[in-house]
Amino acid sequence: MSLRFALLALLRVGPLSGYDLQKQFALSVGHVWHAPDSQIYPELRKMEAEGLVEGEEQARGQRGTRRVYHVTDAGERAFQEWMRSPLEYARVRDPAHLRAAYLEASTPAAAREFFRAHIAQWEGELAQWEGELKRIAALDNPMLARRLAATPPPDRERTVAFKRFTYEGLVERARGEIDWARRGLALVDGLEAADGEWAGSGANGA
Amino acid sequence: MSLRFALLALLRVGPLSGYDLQKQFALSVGHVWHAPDSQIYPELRKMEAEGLVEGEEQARGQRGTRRVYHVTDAGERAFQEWMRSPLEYARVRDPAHLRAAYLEASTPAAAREFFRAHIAQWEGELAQWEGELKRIAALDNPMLARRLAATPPPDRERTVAFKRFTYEGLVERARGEIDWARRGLALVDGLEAADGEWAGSGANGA
DNA sequence: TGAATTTACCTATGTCGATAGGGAATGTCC
DNA sequence: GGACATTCCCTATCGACATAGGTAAATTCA
Repeated sequence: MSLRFALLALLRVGPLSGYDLQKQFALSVGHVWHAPDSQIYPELRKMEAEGLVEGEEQARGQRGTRRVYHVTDAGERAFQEWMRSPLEYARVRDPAHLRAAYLEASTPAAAREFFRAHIAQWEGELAQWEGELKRIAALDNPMLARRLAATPPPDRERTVAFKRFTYEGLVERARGEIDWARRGLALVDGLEAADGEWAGSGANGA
Repeated sequence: MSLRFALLALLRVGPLSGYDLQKQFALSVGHVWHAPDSQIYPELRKMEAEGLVEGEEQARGQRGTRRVYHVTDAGERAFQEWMRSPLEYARVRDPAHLRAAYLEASTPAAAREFFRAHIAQWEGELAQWEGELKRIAALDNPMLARRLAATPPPDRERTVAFKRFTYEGLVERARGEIDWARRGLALVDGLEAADGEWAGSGANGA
């Protein structure tokens, strides 16, 4: 359900072809709401059928076409209503915490590998979000620039502020996960120092 | 796919009926991997068909029955293999950050309500996980006690340590979300102080 | 003893999402 | 001009999940 609002968020700035929309999606809104193109196109068609967006065929080259979508009044109202509605929280399904809770069933080596991989995963995320923050600070992000160009000057600071705030949140999240996994590595060290290498296979321990 | 490993994690401790399993699931593993009973029962049947668990019908009262499941050797091997395999990270779909990125389209009042609701949501989670940590410290959690009873003494500290560590991670996560939302409230205050009340309806600002 | 609750388990329906493709037209480069 | 890349868009298949129920038997409680 939230995919449509993610798409509306991006389309409100101005009309875009399906392809440009999904390209820009991946580089902006897609950082907080992932969707592959195979999901975006059918969703756009659905939204069109429901009157939230309108698509117009445009010529491309001699015989090609593309479809350019814009948000309708109904679409704008739906977006505003969503912004005011209570958020729907997904139920937790956290593979890392699931595994961490049962690491006594593993070995120190496998546990360390798990934490190292977790750190690597979230260091990748951290680097990405820090890069985005730099681009925001430099106003060097094409999607944000496009958005600011379509925004009256009094609103620009606010637009930038909320975008910045969001990425700061992603940075903090990534840092939290890295810290947690580092503490996990320390825990494995401590347990191994106390007990020696353990092998957790078998339901009742080694 | 991870539901089966969550179920195996719990079942490795000892055989359980389907009903007891889903009850205990909700109070333990379900904190990191949610699944309703309507999902658990079919999954157990599937796992049985694949040889990961075995179920035995037992009499219950005069005419009733229940099915008690235990992990097979193949199931144990599958669990161990999963513990060693690279974790599969779900793609991000974060409704709160999605909305936060576009709060300039909202009003200060609605933005504050959003952050307050977010704080309330995560304060609920925080209270729950802190409660679990207290129960772990007091060894007052029936599932953990059952698990420790089935665990050789040298392994008990380790079992408790990883469980504690996992809930500490959940606590930190909750705190991070609350802090973020508090900073969001401060941001709204600051923007309102600078610009006065804004109304973000309309794609190009008020 | 009968009503209410719990134990025990299940199905149906639909949505959302993953993944592995695919085709056609246009544009770029050697 | 042909090979390759990009633009533009799409489908099929399947698994995971949400939700709204449902039935039957046993147990509990007033």
